[in-house]
Amino acid sequence: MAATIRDVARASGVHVSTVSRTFSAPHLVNTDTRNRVLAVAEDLGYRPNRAARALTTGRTHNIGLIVADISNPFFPPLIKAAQAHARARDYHVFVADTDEDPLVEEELIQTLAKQVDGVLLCSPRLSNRAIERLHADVPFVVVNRRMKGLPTILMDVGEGARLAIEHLTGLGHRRIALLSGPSGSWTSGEMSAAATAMGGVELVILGPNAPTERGGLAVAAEVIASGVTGVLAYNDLVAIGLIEGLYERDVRVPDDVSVVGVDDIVSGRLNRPKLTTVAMPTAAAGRMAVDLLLQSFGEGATPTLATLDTSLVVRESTGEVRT
Amino acid sequence: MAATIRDVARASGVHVSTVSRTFSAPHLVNTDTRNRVLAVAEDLGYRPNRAARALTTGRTHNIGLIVADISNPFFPPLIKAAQAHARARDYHVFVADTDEDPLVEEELIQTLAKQVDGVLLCSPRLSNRAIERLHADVPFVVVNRRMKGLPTILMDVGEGARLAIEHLTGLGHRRIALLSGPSGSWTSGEMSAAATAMGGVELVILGPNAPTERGGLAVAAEVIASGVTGVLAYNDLVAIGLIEGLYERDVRVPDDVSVVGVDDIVSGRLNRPKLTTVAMPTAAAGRMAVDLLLQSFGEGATPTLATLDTSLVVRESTGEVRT
DNA sequence: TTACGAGCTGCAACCGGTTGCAAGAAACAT
DNA sequence: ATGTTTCTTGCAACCGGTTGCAGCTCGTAA
Repeated sequence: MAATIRDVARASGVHVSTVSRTFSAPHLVNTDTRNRVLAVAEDLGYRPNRAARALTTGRTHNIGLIVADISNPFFPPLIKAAQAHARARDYHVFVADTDEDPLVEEELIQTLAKQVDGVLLCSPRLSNRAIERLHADVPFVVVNRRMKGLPTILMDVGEGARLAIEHLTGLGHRRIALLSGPSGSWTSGEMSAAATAMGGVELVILGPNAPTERGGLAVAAEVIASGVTGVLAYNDLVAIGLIEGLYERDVRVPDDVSVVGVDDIVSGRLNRPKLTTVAMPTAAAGRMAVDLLLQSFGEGATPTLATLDTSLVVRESTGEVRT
Repeated sequence: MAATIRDVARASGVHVSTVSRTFSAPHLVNTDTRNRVLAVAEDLGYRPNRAARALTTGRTHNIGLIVADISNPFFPPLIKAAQAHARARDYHVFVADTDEDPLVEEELIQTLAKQVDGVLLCSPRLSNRAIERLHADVPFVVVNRRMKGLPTILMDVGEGARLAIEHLTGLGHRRIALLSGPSGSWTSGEMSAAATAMGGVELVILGPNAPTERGGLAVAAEVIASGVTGVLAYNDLVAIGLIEGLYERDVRVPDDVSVVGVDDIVSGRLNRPKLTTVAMPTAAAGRMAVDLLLQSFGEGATPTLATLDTSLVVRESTGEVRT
């Protein structure tokens, strides 16, 4: 059995409370005593039980991070950044995957609620009202979804969509398809809104599509049928799948159709043609999400909205429209 | 504040122990009483506090899953499978990423130790002795590393390497490079061992390489200099990076050099040329890891070794050697 | 000398559950 | 009528820590 605080107390001849304070409020205990306790603790291999501590303090020093799909390369950089940032602040991050299922998402949140101090909700698929309801159980920071009253981190994908479409029109494309994402996705709505608000272009919205290569593959025929010369995909995976689907039908990118993705995932930089895409500041978002959450534990309840800039990275999957 | 067991007890006029049993041993409480308690609990929005329960039972019903790098597409299918499998058994999975750093790995294990019932160690970078030492703190199941005395799941990557090399020699390749992985990796050692044991082929081992696209990209020049016509890469990411690096130097795949990867990740199926690769049963490994861990909680301590078969998937990145 | 404050430590209640034990009630057998 | 069993419930200790309060010791100012 692992050593407990009482074992240490017994072995070092002090009361348990002194041992407790040695770890949680060192300045309250005499230097000699503290050193003796520490030595004994070291000797016994004692490590404080965080779960037990959480019971009385109400602070677990854990934070939950919920994503729709770990397989989506968009998330790992965010996760890694959040994890590293949190560890530096003596917090640990538990990651969970909802499989794009709102029910699983809700269940996960409820289970996590008691075991973490707060939850980072990344690209949630739950409805706003569901999120508000669950918010009674545990503090949230929401990433990629506009929620008033909650600390929120947005990446300006609307601006990204505008940049992408301007890039396409600049190349002479007049008829452009927008491949939308899952129906619960804020990002998708934002892209559509920004795109439809733009003039000087015929917009065809195709979707919703699964946010995966498979989704892109599946919509390829429809894209061809729609007669567009430019495409803005919901994300890079969809773009990659689409390019593959087009290729299978002998439609070349960028010769016949130009494709822009969103996220700037690594494999988009290595696929051929290299993907023109809207880069998202995912690592920054992960760090900021942790900061906002920790900050929200403090006194002044400050629901904040942080908007991070996106940018267009032009590579090889877009070109001038064929005349 | 969230409702506790005592709130429910008070509101339904029974003792806390009855409420407790209503949830943890329903058959011990009278049907009428149980229904009343359940109704009140529902009404108050009561949900048992798993951390508190863990304190007395010693069972958290959580399991930890440690991977070297979530960005590596090899892991997500394993993670998702483990997560789904565990949830069906009323366990939750906490995922953590070590960033390929043994020190972080050790620290994570120690933090996790008290908060989970067991840990799934996937492709660990720690030494065997370190793992054995930590095993005193928490039960393990090890994936992709041979550890005696611990439940272990291996994927037969040695066999996979043999298949790959036979495939290459079958195409006429006589001089083949093996791109090894990180130095702590069991998989890498296994591949080398299997490859060097084979006759009829000149083997050049290059590495260690980072198990990423970047690693493949970086070793491209060396591959060219080595004068091989066939390459077996540590994994698909390395293979993809290598192909890109070769391409940048005007060496074509499979025309000039044939490349085989390992893992069969999704983007290998969509890159061009589509990757010939050794498919790993990752989802099965995830499920089996969970099973073994839960099983190890039971009585009969049965360290088990499960070996899963791998298979070669031939696609477009390999071809006959040019005469 | 006395009073006071600071520094340190112990006491005991508490966090939210679980569980062995015992006791009362009802059902059943003798 | 009495002895047994089976159900059901309450009691209270316990899991591993934390923390407000009180008491002790000592230094120092009055």
